[in-house]
Amino acid sequence: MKSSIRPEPSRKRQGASSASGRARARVTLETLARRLDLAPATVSRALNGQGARYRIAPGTVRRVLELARKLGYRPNPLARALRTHTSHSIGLVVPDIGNPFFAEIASSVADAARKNGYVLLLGDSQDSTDLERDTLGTMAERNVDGLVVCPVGLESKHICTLARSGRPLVLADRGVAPNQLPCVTADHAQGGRLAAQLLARLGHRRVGIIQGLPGTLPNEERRQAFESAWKQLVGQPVAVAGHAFSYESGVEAAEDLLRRFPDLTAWFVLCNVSARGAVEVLRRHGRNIPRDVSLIVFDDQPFSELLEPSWTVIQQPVRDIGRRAAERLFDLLRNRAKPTPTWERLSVRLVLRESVAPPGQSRIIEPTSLGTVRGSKAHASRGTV
Amino acid sequence: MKSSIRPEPSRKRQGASSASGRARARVTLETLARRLDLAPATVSRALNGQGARYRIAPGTVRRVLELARKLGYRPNPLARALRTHTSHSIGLVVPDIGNPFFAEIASSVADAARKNGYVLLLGDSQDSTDLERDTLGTMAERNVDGLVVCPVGLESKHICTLARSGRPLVLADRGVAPNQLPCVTADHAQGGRLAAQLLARLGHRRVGIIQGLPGTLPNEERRQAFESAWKQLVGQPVAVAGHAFSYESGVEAAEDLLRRFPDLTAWFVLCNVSARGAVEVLRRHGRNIPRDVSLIVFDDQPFSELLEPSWTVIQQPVRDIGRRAAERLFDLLRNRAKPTPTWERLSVRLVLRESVAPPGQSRIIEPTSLGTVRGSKAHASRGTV
DNA sequence: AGGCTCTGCTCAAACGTTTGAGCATACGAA
DNA sequence: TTCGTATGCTCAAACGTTTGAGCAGAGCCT
Repeated sequence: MKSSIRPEPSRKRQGASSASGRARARVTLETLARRLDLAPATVSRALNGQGARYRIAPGTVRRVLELARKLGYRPNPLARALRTHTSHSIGLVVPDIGNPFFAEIASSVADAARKNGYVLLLGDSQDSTDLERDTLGTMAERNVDGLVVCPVGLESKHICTLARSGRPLVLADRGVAPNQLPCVTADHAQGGRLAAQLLARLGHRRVGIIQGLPGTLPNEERRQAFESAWKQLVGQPVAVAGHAFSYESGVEAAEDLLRRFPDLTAWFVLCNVSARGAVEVLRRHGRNIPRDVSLIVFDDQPFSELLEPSWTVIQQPVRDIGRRAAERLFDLLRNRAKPTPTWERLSVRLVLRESVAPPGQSRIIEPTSLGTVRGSKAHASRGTV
Repeated sequence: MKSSIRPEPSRKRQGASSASGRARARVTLETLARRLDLAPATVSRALNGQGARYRIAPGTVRRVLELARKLGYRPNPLARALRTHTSHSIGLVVPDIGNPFFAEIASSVADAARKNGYVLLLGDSQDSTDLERDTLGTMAERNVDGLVVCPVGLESKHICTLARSGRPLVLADRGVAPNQLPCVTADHAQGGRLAAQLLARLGHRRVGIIQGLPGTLPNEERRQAFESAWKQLVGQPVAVAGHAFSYESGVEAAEDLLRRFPDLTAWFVLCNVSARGAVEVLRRHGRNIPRDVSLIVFDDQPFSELLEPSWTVIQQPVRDIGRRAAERLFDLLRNRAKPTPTWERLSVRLVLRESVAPPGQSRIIEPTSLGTVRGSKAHASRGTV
C-alpha cells in the first residue's frame, strides 16, 4: 500500500459556493486524484487511454473512468490547450456572414466542426483585407488548430504567412494564391463557359457582364472564361461594368450598361446580390426580361426560382464547398493528408429558367441541351422565423 | 541595484525553429522580464495599467511598454483565460445559421464582438434542444464570458441553469422564459395584430394561418395576437396549419389549407421560408395571389419585394435585434447593468406590397393607413459571390 | 541610533492539464 | 542472498498568465 498522505494543495477556494450556497466545486483532475488516492498524472493517463503505454493497472483505469463518469468530469479545454498547444477549435473567416452564400458555407463548416468535436470561431472580414488580417491574427493567437478561410481575395501575403507558420489552412470559394494552399471552390470558369454557350446558342451577339469585385478569383475566372468562350463562339467584344459583390454595385453597373450599351440583349451577372440591383434597374426603366434583356446570374438562391421571371442561374454546390473544405481541414488536422496545394474545383450546373430567351423574344422555344438542368426545385431547406 | 541573477527557467524549448530555421520564439512575459531584468509579475502589472496601484516606477512602466511594442508582445489569451476565468470570448447559438434571418443576427453580433475585442464562438443547434444543450455546455466549458442565444424555444431548463450559474446570457428572437432572462425580440404580437387589421380592413372574413414551430414564443405570440385581433375585428375563427419553420412545413400546410378550407381568401404565413413553400403550392394549384388568396408573410427578406407579386410582409428589425442583444450582453459583461429580465420588444412594420388585396380582387384600391409602409426599398445590403 | 513609512519591486502560488523521468515494490532467476 | 526486471505508479516541470503577500532599501522623524 502506498502512503495516502497527500499534501493539500494549499487552500481550495470554494468558488461562489459560500454565497450561492450550492455552486458545486468544479471537478478537476485533482478532485478525481484525491478521491482515488492517485496522482493527477495517473488519472490523466487513464482518462486519455494511455493506460497501457504507461503501465497503469487495468483495474485502476476502470476505477478512474467510473468516478469520472460519476462526477461528470469534463477536462478543462483551456488548460489542455495551454499545455498542448492544441485547442480543439477551428476558425472560419468569411467576407460577410449575412450573405446567404457564406451563411450556407458557415452552416456546413459548423456542422463538420461539431461532428468532429471542435468548436467554431467565426470571423467576418466585411470584405476588408485589413479586418481579415486582424481576425486571422486573433484566431492564431487563440490557438485555433486550423482555419477555413473565404478570403477577401485581393491580397494573400498574410494568409500565406499564417499557413507557412504551420497552421492548417484551407481556402474556400475564393482562393488567393490557390497554387500554394489547399483550396476548394466552384468551377467558376466552367460557369462562365456555360453562360456563354447558352447565350450564344440562343443567338445573342451583343452581351454584357455585371461583375463583382475585380481582382478576386471568382470574378476573374467567371469573367475571363465567359469572354474567351464568347470570343470563340461569337467573336464579339463583351461589355463589362460593376465593381463589387454588392447590391449598390449591381444598380450602378446596370445603369451604366443601359447608358453606354443600350443595345445589349443579354447580361451575365456574376453575383446574386448585384443581380437584385440589376433587376430593379431594368424594371425601373421598363425593360422586360427576357424580351429586352436576357439575364443569367451566377449563384442560385432559394428565391431565384420564385421570381417572375425566374432566374436562369449558374448553380454552385455551396454546401459541398463548405463540407469539402472542412473535410480537408480535418484530414490535415488528423494528419491523414499532407497540405498539398490541391485546388478542388467543384462542378457547377446551369439551371435554365425563364430569364433567358432568344433576343427580342419572351421565352425559350428550343429546349436546349447544354448539360443544362431545366428549372428545378433546387432549394428546399430549413426555415426561418 | 538589484541582483540580476535570475534562474534560467529550465531549458527553453525552441519550438519548431530548429526544423524550419526561422520560426521566431514566442514572446511571453518571461521574455520581456528577462530582457528588462524584471520579474514577470512586474511586467504584467505594467502592461495592465496596474503600475500606479502596485507602485511600479513610471520609468519602468515606460520601458516595459516600449519593449513590448518593439517585440510585438501579445498576451496569450488562453493562459490569461485559465488564470482569470475570463476568456474575452462570447458565444452565439442559433437554430440555423444557414437561415438569412439568423445569418443577419450573427452578422450584427459578430460585429459587436469584434468592436469590443471579443472573439465569437458560433453554435448551430439545428432546431434541436439536445444539440442546443450540448452546444451551450461546450461553450460554458470553454469559459465564454457570455452568450447570446436564439433558443429553439421548446425547453428552457438548460438555459436557465446556465444563466443561474452566473454566466451573462441574453436571449434573442425567441425567448424561453423571457420573464427570467434578458431578452430581445421583435414585437411578434404587434405584427400579428397589424396583419389582422390589414386583412380585416380589406374585407376578408375567412382567413388562415400557416404557422411555424408550435410552442415557440414567436409562433405563439404571432398566432395568438392575430387570432385575438381577428376575433375582435371580424368575429370569425381562424384556420391553422403547419408544424415547423421550414419549407416543407410550408408546402404541407398550404396543401392542407387548400384541402380543408378551400374558401379562405387570405393566408398569414408566420415564416418566410414556409412562405416560399406556400407560394409554390398556390402556383401549382393555379391560384392567383392576391385575387384568389391574399398573402401576408412574417419577416421581410431582400427578395420579398422582387417577387411577382411582391410580398406584403411584417418586417422585423433584424439587425437591431442582434445589435441590442449584443449591447445588452456587453453591458452585463462590463457590469454596467444588472441582469434584469427585461424583455425588449422591438417594433415591427407592416410593409404593404402586391400580395394582398380585397377578396376576389387583383390589387389594393384604397391606400390604407394602418401604420403601414408602402412597399419600400428596405433591402440594399452587401453582396455575394 | 532606532524605528517608521514609503517606494519599488520580487516571490510563489494558482489556474488545470500533460508528460518525461524516475522511484518503490514485487517477483523470478542465478 | 542478491541482482535484474517488470509493474504501477509518483514527481515535478511546463504551458503563460495574474495576484496577494512580503521584502529590501531609502529617507525621515524622534
